[in-house]
Amino acid sequence: MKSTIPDTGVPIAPPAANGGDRQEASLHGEILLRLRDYVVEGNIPEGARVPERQLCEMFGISRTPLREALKVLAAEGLIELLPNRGARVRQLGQRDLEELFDVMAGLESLAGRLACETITDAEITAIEQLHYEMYGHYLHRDMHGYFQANQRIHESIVAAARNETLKTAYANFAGRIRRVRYSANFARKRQRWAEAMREHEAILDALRRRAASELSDILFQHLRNKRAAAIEHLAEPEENAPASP
Amino acid sequence: MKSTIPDTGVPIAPPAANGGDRQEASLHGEILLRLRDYVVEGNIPEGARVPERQLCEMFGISRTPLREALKVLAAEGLIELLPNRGARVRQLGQRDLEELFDVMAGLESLAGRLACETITDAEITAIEQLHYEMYGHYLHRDMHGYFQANQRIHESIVAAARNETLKTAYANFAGRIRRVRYSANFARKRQRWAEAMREHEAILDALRRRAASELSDILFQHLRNKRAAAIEHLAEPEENAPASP
DNA sequence: GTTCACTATTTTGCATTCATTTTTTGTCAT
DNA sequence: ATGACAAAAAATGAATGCAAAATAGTGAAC
Repeated sequence: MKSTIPDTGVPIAPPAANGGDRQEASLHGEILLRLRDYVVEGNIPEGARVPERQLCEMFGISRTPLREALKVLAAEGLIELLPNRGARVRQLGQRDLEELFDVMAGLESLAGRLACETITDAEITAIEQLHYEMYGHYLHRDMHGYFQANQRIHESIVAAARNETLKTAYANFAGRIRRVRYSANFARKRQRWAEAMREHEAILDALRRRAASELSDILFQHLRNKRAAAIEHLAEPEENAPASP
Repeated sequence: MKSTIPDTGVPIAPPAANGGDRQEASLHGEILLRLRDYVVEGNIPEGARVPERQLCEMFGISRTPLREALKVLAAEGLIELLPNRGARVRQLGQRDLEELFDVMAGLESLAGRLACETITDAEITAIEQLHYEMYGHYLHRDMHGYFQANQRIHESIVAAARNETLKTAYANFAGRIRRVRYSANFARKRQRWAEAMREHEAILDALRRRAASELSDILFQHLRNKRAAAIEHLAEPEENAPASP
């Protein structure tokens, strides 16, 4: 086994030739989007080198636009550049995750604060709707549905902040921990699940009252709890984990 | 007059061949640092095209590493890429500034919250020291000194948060509005100056008590007030501004 | 004198090429 | 077999080359 990328047998196989029907004017832009997804989706193992040549063949492009995309991804913190040694997928240690979760907490906290200033009743109703939907998934133990509804609620709050800069930054950080968030299916812990539901109710309550700083506190604490659950999960990786060394 | 870059007469004149004695392994990395400074310092007028060829000559490199740096700066939001038309320095409208200030407010608010968890008495003392220094500049009407002390205080709070990710993000956003911050020497308004001093005292007070959410609120409001002053200043640009149209 | 059309020049985006550095492979001695 | 060393292969980083697009320049028509 040589390649770090799973070889499908087909030499040239773009993972999403234009799946999301998003169209970028420049080749560089398109490659950036596709490569980011490719990395975020975990197609290259953590800490592994990013094989330029192989990716070029896969995308059917030359190295120039790919390398430009790599530089951007490095600036975003998704990969890291080693001098004369190419790029490797950034390995997130526990400390990195703690930091990232805290920054996310700060951004969501800010989003809530700003949302209180301009959110409409209709928007709140929409979020309530999502909340009930999420509650349904909770009752049915549908973790995937729960997760999605949960994510949409948080995205709605960010959207209600009406700050494109914030939205972009939020998306950026969310991308960095996306992989971990999925793997950290903390939902197995029923207690945390119920707790999260209660917290979400508090969020909605504060939002209805437009209590900016209160909502800010609640959101921060909510994310902090998520962080604790995710980190805790990381510590005891899997049920059937063999003793390491 | 053809060039958008002020021609010093000397054709090849690197602005900082290695001024900050920072050394990057890759040419790309060095160019990124130098070009970022070059743009942030306002050497290219807002909205003007970024002249690749000229910059290449100036830095004495080929277009490849320069273009890589341009892609990164675009991702950072400092410049924007036009399809088949190169890059231009991003023009910040009033709305952009409001958004940026709010995000900065959120990050500082977060920094304060986190700082309360781990800040040492010694660190608080150091910030108090800066505060007194700033107060001295205030009394002497030394705007430049005041500004610097002020900035160092905010940086100290961010540092006390012990979160490298936050620190990096903060520096990134700070860079985007750096130019505007300088030009917006709101300090001419004595009233705002005095107000800022009072706010800083409240910040120190909350910090001493490790009152996390209170400090978070104060910092947010403090930045909001700064934002108001900066925007207000933008509206009435200069004392001797000729009628525009 | 202004406006439009057409050509020439420049600029941009990407591919290709080249010099180094790193990594792998191969050989030989221990 | 194992390790050290040397050569070969591959990769990286940056420069150069080339086709397409955009801009500037020129002149004719109104």
